[in-house]
Amino acid sequence: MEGKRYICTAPKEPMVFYFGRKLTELIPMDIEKQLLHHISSAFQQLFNHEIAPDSLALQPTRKEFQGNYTFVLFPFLKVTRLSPEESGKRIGEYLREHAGLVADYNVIKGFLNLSVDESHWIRVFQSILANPDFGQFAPNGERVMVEYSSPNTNKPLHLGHLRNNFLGYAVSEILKANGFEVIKANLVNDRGIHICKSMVAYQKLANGETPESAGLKGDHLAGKYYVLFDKEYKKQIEELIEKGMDKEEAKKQAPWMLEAQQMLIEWEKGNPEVVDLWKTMNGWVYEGFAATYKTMGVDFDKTYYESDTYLLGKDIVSEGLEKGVFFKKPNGSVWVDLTSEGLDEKLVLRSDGTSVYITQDMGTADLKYRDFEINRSVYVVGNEQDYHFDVLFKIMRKLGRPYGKGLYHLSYGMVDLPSGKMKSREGTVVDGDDLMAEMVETAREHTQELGKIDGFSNEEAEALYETLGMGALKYFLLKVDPKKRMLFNPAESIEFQGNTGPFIQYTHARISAIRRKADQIGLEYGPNSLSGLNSLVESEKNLIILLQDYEKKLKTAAEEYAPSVIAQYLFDLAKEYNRFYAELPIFSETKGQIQSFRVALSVEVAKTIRKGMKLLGINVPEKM
RNA sequence: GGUCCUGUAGCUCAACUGGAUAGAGCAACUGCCUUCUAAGCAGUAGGUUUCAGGUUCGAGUCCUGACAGGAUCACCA
Repeated sequence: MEGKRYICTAPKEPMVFYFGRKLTELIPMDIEKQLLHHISSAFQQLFNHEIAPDSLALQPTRKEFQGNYTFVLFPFLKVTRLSPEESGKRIGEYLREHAGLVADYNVIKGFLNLSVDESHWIRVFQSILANPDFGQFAPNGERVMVEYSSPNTNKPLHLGHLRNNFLGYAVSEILKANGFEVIKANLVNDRGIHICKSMVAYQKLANGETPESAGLKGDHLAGKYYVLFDKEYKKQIEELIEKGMDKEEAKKQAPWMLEAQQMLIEWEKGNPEVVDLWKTMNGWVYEGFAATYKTMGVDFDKTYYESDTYLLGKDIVSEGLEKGVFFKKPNGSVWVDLTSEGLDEKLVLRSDGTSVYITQDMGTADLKYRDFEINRSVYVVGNEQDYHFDVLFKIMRKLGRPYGKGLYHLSYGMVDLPSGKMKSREGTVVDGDDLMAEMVETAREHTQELGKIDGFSNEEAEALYETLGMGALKYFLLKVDPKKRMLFNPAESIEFQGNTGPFIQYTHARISAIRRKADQIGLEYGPNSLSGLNSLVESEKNLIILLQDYEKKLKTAAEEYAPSVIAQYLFDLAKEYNRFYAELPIFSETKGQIQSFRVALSVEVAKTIRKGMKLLGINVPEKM
């Protein structure tokens, strides 16, 4: 079933689905679709011109003009053969007469502005209230794997990883809300030369140090030795250069590098001593990661380890050779030629028959499909690997994989510091654990300064600091379009005011206070308490329109794999709500019906904020 | 050097996929707490959308070419 199907000529047919929902249920909901349907009819009736509602579009009317939706006339003047003004008048008049929901219109230059009757907005709101599934699409039968995080076990997670993890988690949740079945996967890079580097340095320098004895989390302990390796390695290179060795040669001949390489060979052979050390150190690292993931609030349904998967893919190389997708060079190495697709020739197997990075990624792609029969596979990986995934996906498609079309690289930009790129080896990184702890600490100071924790127990207060600090951090990283690189200045702390997580959380807490009061005085605010309501003020109407937009934004966020769409939307919603809050009274309002409506509207805004923030992995407090 | 990405207010980001006078937040300035939480609201100021051409009724958005920043182009991962 195609997602965009909309049959305007037969709204009686009950079995037509739209976003997995019966069309008939939509009638009060999707005003935009209804308007387009009527505009299509207008073209038919007035100008004898067939045009499908699908090929028409409305846009929100700009604030400075009267109206809710605007229809741009310029593209249709050839059809109407009238001036823009006259065309707009004819269509507007037709709509006012035939489409019950159009209360008024005006034409300015080539723009037809339509005002929707207030009673329709009230009905839209009622249908949102009455719909328990609002913001959750029905299952669409598609299964998607989102791979994210994918850490190396030789160092702790840094700020760049935080962006990766928050993005991967949020995209997964957004896809779920869109009706996908989602499998969150983590591919842990637990083997290879860089892991051996930490191990060599540990063997040489640690004297049996453990996380307990060092008072360090396991991942930080491994990271410490990774940095120590690099220090010693650089020293050794310099010594060799002083003795007259060429720089490139020195890099290869430095004693510790030779040891690391030897250790990798021993590891692959299964040397018990090496494997023991590897298991011990990785075990420490996993304990550290588990703690970090817990603080981050992310989780996984499936964890793959490269130590299990690194040999995969060689059979695909033979398959590719048979199919003529790959070719062999005289030295025995195997290549793929992608020059016809604008890329280069790319190695897929070394001349000694060992795998390269892309070999195992081919194997893992198949493995994921065998394990879960996924329709789509999303890789949340930084944009430095754009080329790699371009090649990988082209190869899998050439090989005719059924999931080939569903492969997607969610490529996100680096997080830069004012000093430039972060480098683990040189210690110029913003550590993830440190940053999260600092955020919570800042939230504590800020909250105490504002004196906002009267009546909180110790535990409640601590939970609030965590909610706010993590909310500020996650929102900061998620509000930006994923593909853009972003700057983080450690000297300026992340804000708690304006377009921030805490601003949205605050809006939720404010509404919670209203709901508590309404419950306390026994005010009804369910769908049935709204009958007889017949007029709205501007901020009320704006809020209803925004609430209605939620599902549209949800869909866009999934199509673009962009949590920023949700973040931006939630800010707009919170902003509009705060305007409403400042302008309009609730409990001092004399008409009980208006009281009920305003509470109901507030509560629905809070619910939407909660839902949306949850997609971003952000909690919202009842009080702050 | 080839390829790809990015360039919007002093700073951080939007702009519904080609539509009206390019919008928010931060920072600056001015108001608003005796009424539901001021982590808020209202207002002032801030722009040749890097530059130059082109496409058309109409361009921040599309095409070409500069300029600037970044990534990548390993028998590394």
